[in-house]
Amino acid sequence: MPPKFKFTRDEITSAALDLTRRAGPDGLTARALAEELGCSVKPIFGLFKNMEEVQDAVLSAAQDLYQSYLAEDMAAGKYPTYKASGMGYIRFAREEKELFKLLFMCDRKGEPPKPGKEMDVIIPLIMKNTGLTREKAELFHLEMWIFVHGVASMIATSYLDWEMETVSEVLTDAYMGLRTRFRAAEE
Amino acid sequence: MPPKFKFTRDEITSAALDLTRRAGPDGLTARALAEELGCSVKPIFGLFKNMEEVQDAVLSAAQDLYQSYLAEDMAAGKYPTYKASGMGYIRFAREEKELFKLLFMCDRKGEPPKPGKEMDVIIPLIMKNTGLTREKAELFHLEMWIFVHGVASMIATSYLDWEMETVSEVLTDAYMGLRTRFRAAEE
DNA sequence: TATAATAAGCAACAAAGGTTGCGCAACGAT
DNA sequence: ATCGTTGCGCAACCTTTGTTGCTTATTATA
Repeated sequence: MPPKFKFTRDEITSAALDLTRRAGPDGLTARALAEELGCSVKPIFGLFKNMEEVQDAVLSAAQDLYQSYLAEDMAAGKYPTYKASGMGYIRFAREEKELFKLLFMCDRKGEPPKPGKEMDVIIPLIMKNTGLTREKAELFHLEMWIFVHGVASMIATSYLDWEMETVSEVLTDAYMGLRTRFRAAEE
Repeated sequence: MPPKFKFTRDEITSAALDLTRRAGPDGLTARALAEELGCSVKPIFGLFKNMEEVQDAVLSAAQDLYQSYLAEDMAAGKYPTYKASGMGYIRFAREEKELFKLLFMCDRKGEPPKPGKEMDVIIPLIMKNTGLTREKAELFHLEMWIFVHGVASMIATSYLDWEMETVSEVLTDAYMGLRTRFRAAEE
């Protein structure tokens, strides 16, 4: 009996994501989103309790998109698995600056940004690649991740403007350098 | 003949800086600043053209404060000069999270965050420390700076919560690792 | 001490953004 | 084809924030 909804939750979320992409989180206002959709603000508040819920949906969609970046680089086989996770992270930062900032450059308490794969997959991989003990491998990973995050965040804020080829070379420097350093520390 | 000003430009700037420290850039509103000073908004607009000018003053004051962090760590002699610049950057990020974000985690075009010392002081220093050519030393510095910025930004956003002692150890890992890597590349 | 010049306080105005009430229109069941 | 339900557009309301006009208070000087 009631009229159909003009939009689905997903359509609205998608438009909100696009808006965030282009104008950042501050650009995501009820009125701007309505204009993006070509409607009034009512359909939005019909499907979402409030704008905060829309922002949450955007966050979630951005995370999904990030996972797709990771998955793509992991599947491409262009780089070793471990490196691919870093390259995916950085490629996401490069191509989706606003979303990267939203996901990985906001205040969080105690959860360092990580690639999709959980620690219990990553750490054994590093142990295998480098021959380090678990404890050493964890520190190695953290230090590598600091470097990767450094590159990504500097690209996302336009401090750097690098091709992925350059990124790859620099990541190799960091990886090889740290690996040698950690091996030397084992005596 | 006219009444005295109730505040100086510096007093207002200082209050604005404190406000930004505590509440971030969004916390710096005309009314909040007035309350901080214990007056109406008028004195602010008497000494500043508008809030944008206040924000500029805060930015400038934050930069001065950052320079003092750098200078202190450089002068302390606890670390070698080059390392001290990185430690100062990170210490600033640790103790002044909001100001660090304001200065070094905003969109800028093409100017990577740097310590106070100019390139023409830093690069020769690295060449001396490492024996690298100028070109290599510049890349070395950039990669080190990426790492330093990674640590600093992760601390500023509370992804990490490290003592400076830990920071020091991790910086050494990165430095020694990269130095070895760059030397090896020279054959 | 009176005065000119103007800083400060108060309150108002405008703009932006979130949210909602009102009335109309759409749509499936009858 | 009609009806009941309810989504939608419009416009309004409220809050926050930047900014400014009006009036009063202040202060160096005549």
